Amino acid sequence: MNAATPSRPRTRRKQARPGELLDAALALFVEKGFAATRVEEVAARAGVSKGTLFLYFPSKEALFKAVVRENAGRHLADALREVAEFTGSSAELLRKFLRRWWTQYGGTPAAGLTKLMVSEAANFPDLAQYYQNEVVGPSHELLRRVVQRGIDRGEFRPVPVARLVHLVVAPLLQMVTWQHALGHCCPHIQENEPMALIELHADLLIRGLQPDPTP
Amino acid sequence: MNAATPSRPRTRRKQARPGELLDAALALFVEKGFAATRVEEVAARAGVSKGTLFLYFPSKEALFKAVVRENAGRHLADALREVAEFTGSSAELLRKFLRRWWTQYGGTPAAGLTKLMVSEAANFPDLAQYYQNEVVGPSHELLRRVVQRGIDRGEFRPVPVARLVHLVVAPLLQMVTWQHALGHCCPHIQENEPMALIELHADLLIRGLQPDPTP
Amino acid sequence: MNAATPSRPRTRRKQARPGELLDAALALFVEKGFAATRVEEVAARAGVSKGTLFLYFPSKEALFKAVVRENAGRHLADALREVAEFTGSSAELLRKFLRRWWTQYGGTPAAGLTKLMVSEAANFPDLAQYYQNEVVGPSHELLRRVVQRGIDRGEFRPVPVARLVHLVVAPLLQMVTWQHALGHCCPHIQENEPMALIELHADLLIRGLQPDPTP
Amino acid sequence: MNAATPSRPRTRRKQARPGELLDAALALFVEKGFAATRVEEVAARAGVSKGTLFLYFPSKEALFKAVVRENAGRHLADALREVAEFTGSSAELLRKFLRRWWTQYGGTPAAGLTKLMVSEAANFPDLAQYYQNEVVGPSHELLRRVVQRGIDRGEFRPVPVARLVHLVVAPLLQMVTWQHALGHCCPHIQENEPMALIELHADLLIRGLQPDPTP
DNA sequence: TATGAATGAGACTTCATTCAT
DNA sequence: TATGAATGAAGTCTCATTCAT
Repeated sequence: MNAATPSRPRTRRKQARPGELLDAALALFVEKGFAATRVEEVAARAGVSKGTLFLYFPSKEALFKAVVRENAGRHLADALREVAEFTGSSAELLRKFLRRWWTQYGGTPAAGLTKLMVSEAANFPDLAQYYQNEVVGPSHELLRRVVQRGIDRGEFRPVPVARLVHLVVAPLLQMVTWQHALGHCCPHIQENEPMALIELHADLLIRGLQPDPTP
Repeated sequence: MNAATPSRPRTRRKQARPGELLDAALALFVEKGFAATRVEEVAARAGVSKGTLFLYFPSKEALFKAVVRENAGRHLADALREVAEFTGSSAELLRKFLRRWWTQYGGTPAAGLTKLMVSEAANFPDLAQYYQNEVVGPSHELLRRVVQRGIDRGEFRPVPVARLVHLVVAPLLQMVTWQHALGHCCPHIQENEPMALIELHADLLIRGLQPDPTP
Repeated sequence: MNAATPSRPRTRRKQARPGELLDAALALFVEKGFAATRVEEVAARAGVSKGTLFLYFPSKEALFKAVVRENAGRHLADALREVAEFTGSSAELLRKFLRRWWTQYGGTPAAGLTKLMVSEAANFPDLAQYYQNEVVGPSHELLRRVVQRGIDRGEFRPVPVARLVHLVVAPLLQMVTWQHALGHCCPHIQENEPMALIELHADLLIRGLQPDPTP
Repeated sequence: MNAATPSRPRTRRKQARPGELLDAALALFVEKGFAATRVEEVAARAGVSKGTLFLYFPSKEALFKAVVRENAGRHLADALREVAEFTGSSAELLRKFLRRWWTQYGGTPAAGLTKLMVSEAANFPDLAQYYQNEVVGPSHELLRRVVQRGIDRGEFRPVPVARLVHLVVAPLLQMVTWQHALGHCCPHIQENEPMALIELHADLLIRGLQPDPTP
């Protein structure tokens, strides 16, 4: 059989290590915060020893930055394309955006990044800026386009778009933030199944954006 | 003589120590997190020495718990009473609730507690439970009553009340959370003046809760 | 009795600590080298704990630099003055210089610095430069003046002065260097009592510098 | 055919490994000291990997000892023979000894050993003893014979021979020690060309050893 | 033989906590 | 009470050494 040369395990590990370490680090940094997480824990969760971590990342801080840069904005490109290609009503576009936000980001481990930035932004100002530039800025821009499209097409009533965007994202971010923050000790907090909450949010938003009936 | 009236500064000073320490600790824990805050910084900000802090709080962890217990739910009693006494329309009640949330809590230093719980809940499960019992639970209960009142009176369309409450509070919590987290490095994040955002939120909510016109 | 206020011991220690640590560090760095000396050893020799050392010096490297700067060139000022004030023959001046070099420097703990610079100069180039500027340069300059004085006054035959100075200092430096390096294991190396060696060195030098008899 | 003559590079390569490692180790130990030199650096300088070094030397310490034993006293045998065979004047013998010391030892990489022993003797007492027995002892013995020959033949005045020997070697050792220690940062330290210094040293010594003119 | 990924003991450094003053 | 010098447990990081390939 072809049990041969499956790219020798030692080498395969070498390739896989950074990713495994980043995954472990993301989970622990999200759960306990940067300062309260010991590098040895990260290494152990990735199945290696303390020293091995330092073969791949020169310091704990470098590991943290890699975690952020690795996970920030990874899912944004797809969203941009999908929105650009959408042809239906703006209400449906908005609903679609909210749904896919959960399946593509909110429900994935990467969503921990949201809580992580809340917790650590003040201690890593350059990362906060990076996050702002790479994630927050583009996301808001995208949503502004969605809402503006609805207004332009007469599907939504006129509203201050930039401000509205905050109201659109708030429940999404709040959901993942609290899930990662209080999910462990107070599990009931989000037995409120996320998708149901998102559907309700979409309903409310769309109703709230209906143009006033012209008499 | 007037040697009495100015309430002897020295004595008052002593009485005030724990409070000053709690204020300093709140600010620093919110800004940098529990682990990254040094007790010496807290003491310095309160204008005392490191040793003095330990005269009032037996440990850093005890200080942290005191900060949380001191600030959690302090403004809730008033809100409960006001809502109970309110006699106008439910839309107005909801709007009033949102406005007073900002003036009584969101705009005060105590609002840092929201960010603090997000950051540290996982490391202090008993505090998270306390916060859940004393703050989250009662707040949601209060809001459920407000919404249910509207539904009962035919002012709001029927919605899943518990779920809706999450959508009501999300923008509020998100606002203070991000303000404390990213406010320093990305100030524009909340140049979106809070009250304007809250008014928009109230508008959207109330419109979104309008009963369907019965034909 | 006046057993009172003798500048409270705690305070006195505070003042004395840096000096005690520097002495301990000098001895250990000289004996084992910078890298092989553990800060805990230095602290222990100074009678304090590891942590205390870091109250006075921010890092091991800073401690090392302080050791060098504290001990470098401290005894040079006196020598400069004495030489300037000397009025006898140049042979006696040279002899006096060599003798006092031992009593003022070579026989003191500070002489360990000579071996320390030999061992660590390559690892601390800025310190080596400092040592060169503050110690080596001025010492050679001083000796050049001594020898030149002898030549100018016809007491010494003409020689390349700068080069000669190396021959004057070599036995002195070699003596302390080997004493600190091999003294422990091979004590016989310098049972050759230093002063006797210095006297012989002076004799040989002075004889070697006699002007040729003019026929 | 000539497939044989070029002494198969691969095999020779293998044979040469330990020697290349010893050369690399000597250079690095001299430059940075034992503790501050990383075995990986030694391996890299010798053109092999870290693991390979451990095929030839069981530990870093063993490598160090091999470096010392390999370089200590290698050039002594020749000197012994030359001195024994010499038939000219003792002044010329002394001068010849000093000159050949530089060409055979002081000017070669092996001279780094002198600085190495100064730096590390205290950490490796058995090596210090070995060095004492194999290098210092025999060298001094050899020089004592040279000087004693001069005294016996009436060419030198009587002096304490053992003590004088220290004065003979001091400038030589000092020269190589400082060259290896401070040569990098303060290059001017030995722009004083070594041979010129040695000639001056020989002159001074021989003059200093002239017998007093018998009146 | 040769490699270099992995290990873990050990070093430097920080900081919550203690305690003599 | 208040101080701040001192402590030492605990964390980050280094590097000699091992071992699967």
